[in-house]
Amino acid sequence: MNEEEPRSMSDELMTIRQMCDAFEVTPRTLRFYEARELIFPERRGQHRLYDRRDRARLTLILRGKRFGFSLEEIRQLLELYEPGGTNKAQIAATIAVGRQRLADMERQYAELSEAIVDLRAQLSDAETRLAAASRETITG
Amino acid sequence: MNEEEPRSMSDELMTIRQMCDAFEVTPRTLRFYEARELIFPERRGQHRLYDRRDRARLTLILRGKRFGFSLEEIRQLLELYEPGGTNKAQIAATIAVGRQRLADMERQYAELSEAIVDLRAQLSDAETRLAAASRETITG
DNA sequence: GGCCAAGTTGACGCGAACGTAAGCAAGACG
DNA sequence: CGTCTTGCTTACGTTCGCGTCAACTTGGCC
Repeated sequence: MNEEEPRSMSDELMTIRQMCDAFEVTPRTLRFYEARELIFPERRGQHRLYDRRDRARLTLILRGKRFGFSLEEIRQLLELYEPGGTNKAQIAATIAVGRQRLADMERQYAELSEAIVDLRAQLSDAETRLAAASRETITG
Repeated sequence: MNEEEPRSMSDELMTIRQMCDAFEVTPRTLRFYEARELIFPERRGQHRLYDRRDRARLTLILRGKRFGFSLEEIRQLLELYEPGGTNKAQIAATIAVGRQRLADMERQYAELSEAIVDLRAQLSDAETRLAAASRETITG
């Protein structure tokens, strides 16, 4: 019997395979992130089961990676996205990490803006050269 | 005799050491980039000498790295920044690569913008929690 | 000539982030 | 019952971007 549990559909638990399909990662990757303590799926018996929280974290992990952060940097940042501890010192530390990442990202944002302008200019030049080369081919 | 060549000062040739100091990289890094054909310093006898062109390329290399591009991707992109070949097909290919990188960067730019907004919100929440925790410490 | 500093070429090593492969368990199915 | 699929663990392999080390040459200086 293939139980098509109606439940909340987009909510609740997913198997590792469903996760891999949804996020375009391999099982190896998910287990690796778990070993590095970036996600904490339940264990129904032997198998892993991923809930909404795990999916949210994975989304943030993949995003962080695209910005060039290491898994360790991402792990620290993830604490900011969880209620986590009510400990004062720990909250403060997490905030400090978050501010650092924010500063990194803002710098990257500004630099990216510049680089895009540069690249557009170079592309425009190259397109001009291409047009010139084409004219020479035609008329020459 | 230590020739303090007046020349153009900011112009012309630099040794590998001067390059390392200027760009905060190691000699190993510069030789590695050369082996990967990202820069092409002259060889005065045995030693390498880097000119303005090499410095410009190195600047672009380091920038590209910060955006998460591989050295190979950067190498291809660098062709766009050089007059290079007058060959029509090659110019077109270089433009295609450039457009791809530009698209990557524009996507990254947009996503970074989102991520910054998210992160700011999380930081703000955490700061609120910290303030609450502080009040409890004081009054409780 | 002797020596040091700077530079060069291999060659091997390393950490991050997985890939890959081997071997085992456990439920589903005919 | 056997087999298939899914997933698990363990462990070794791989790529990228360099670091590190050894051994050699070269030029300057006394």
